[in-house]
Amino acid sequence: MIELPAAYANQSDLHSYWPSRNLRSTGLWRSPFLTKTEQRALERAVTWSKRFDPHKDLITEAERADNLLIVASGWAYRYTCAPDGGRQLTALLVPGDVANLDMLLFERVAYSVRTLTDVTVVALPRKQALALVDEHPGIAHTFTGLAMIENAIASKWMLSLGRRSAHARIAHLLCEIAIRVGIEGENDVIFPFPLRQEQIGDVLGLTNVHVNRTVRQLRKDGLIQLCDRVLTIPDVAALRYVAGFDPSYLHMLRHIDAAARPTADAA
Amino acid sequence: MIELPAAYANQSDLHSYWPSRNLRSTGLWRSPFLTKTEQRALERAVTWSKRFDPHKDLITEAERADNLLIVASGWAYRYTCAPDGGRQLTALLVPGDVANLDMLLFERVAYSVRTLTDVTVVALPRKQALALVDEHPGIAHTFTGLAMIENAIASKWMLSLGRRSAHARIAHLLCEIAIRVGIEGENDVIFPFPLRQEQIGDVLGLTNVHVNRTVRQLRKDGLIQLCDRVLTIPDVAALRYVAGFDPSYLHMLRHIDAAARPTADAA
DNA sequence: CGAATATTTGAGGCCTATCAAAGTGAGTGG
DNA sequence: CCACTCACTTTGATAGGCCTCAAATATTCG
Repeated sequence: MIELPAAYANQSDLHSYWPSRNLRSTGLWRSPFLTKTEQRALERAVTWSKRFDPHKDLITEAERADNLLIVASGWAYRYTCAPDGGRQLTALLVPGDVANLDMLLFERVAYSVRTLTDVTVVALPRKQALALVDEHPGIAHTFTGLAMIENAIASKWMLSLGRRSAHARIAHLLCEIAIRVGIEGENDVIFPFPLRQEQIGDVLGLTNVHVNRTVRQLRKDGLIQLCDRVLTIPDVAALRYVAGFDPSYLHMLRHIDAAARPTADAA
Repeated sequence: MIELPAAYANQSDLHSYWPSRNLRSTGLWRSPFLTKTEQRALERAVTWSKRFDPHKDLITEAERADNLLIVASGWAYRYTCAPDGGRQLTALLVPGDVANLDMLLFERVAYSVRTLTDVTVVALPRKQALALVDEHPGIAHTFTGLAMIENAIASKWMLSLGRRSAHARIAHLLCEIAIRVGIEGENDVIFPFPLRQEQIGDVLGLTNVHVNRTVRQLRKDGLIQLCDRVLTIPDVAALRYVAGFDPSYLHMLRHIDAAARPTADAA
């Protein structure tokens, strides 16, 4: 068993927690649009929260969706299946991500959402979420911004799926996750990584067998270590190089125009 | 040269027009959220419109983006490139689509946008677009809805890229486009299709050579005809079958909850 | 500790890429 | 009206990356 850094030391479940919300670069908690008032309004609108076991569906395709679900802790993923049985993950959800943003406007969603680890979910009924959006511009901007970040991530996934080798796909995914999960630093970066090889394959359009061979190769090349659901990146720059990874697309919310930021704390 | 139906008869440029805006299932013109007042407000906010030649960049990556660009006529696409030169289209833009929605919140975009045909673009400065969003809930919902439809389409593309055969990928793309472009009917559907085989490959993660072989096979099987930039689908159901295509994801805006629709026409 | 679930390894084959070149069509200029 | 060019499509030959099937090993969990 690999030794985790001190930040994780006092946490009972390796896969459900992250060192600090403040480090995360994406997700609800990092929204630059929210005033304090709006944050409180969001928190007050939560009607329930619930804990789910790993590998349970939070949402299943074509089901009615009446609650906005926010992942408060743990990991989950969205996925869709082809008629022939092939499965494709379309998004990875880490704490602060919204599982079904489009339920704000659509009554049914075209995907399923499944937990990867123990997950705590927080729920807002559609009606209240829409009321918040109409009343608080910062909340509206936040949700819109989340949708756009999701789009930016999806674009990168498409580039991986369409034009990158298996090596580069895996490397790129790991680089993305490291940032989304709030990791900083350049050397011997280490963090919990609950995705199984088969699930990595379902993100990247590869078979589990081929993921295994490729991960193994990356490991042999000293680019990563991945065992016991813990990932180590000895040299972030080297991994980014083989991935062709440029992190700027994950930091766009930090570069918004001043015009879009909240200026005053409206009552 | 294939004979086009009467709807196209009086149109000088085959590739720049579509039979009727009203038939389109996605895009700005079909938003169920806009009141008449809001439509007019949108139109008034347009500061300029411009015509572009085919194969010109509207937007180039990492460039500052200060105007929201709406495709009023013609086709365009978003794309990104991998460091090794591989190119991936990440969205297809048909009339009514917004080229750079995320410019509302991000100063720079992580993609380029290029025209496919002659394109007329209509522009709204960010500041005014944001003002409209804050003032008119219907406009805010419209933009958010567009982002979500884009997400739904991207999810399907990911499924194609990751898990479908070349045949199914091409078939699925054609089925999607037929709907987005407002085509209805089940037999001998025919419409202009400006994508070149190399561009089809760049959508679907295939080489132009392989696209050619596969298109040719689909043609031999009687599933499509594609020549002179005109696509004919003799039997929509048959093509959908090989594609594993379910159109519901493109119609979600039609099924929104009543709560999200505009109820009154605010001054 | 046994059953179920993941990872690892091997052999063989197909799908798609790569490289190369010929064919086709539209547009240009003489 | 015909060379000529440029861009796209088509065709062929070859190769490689990834898949499939299958089984052994390792790990997790009750």
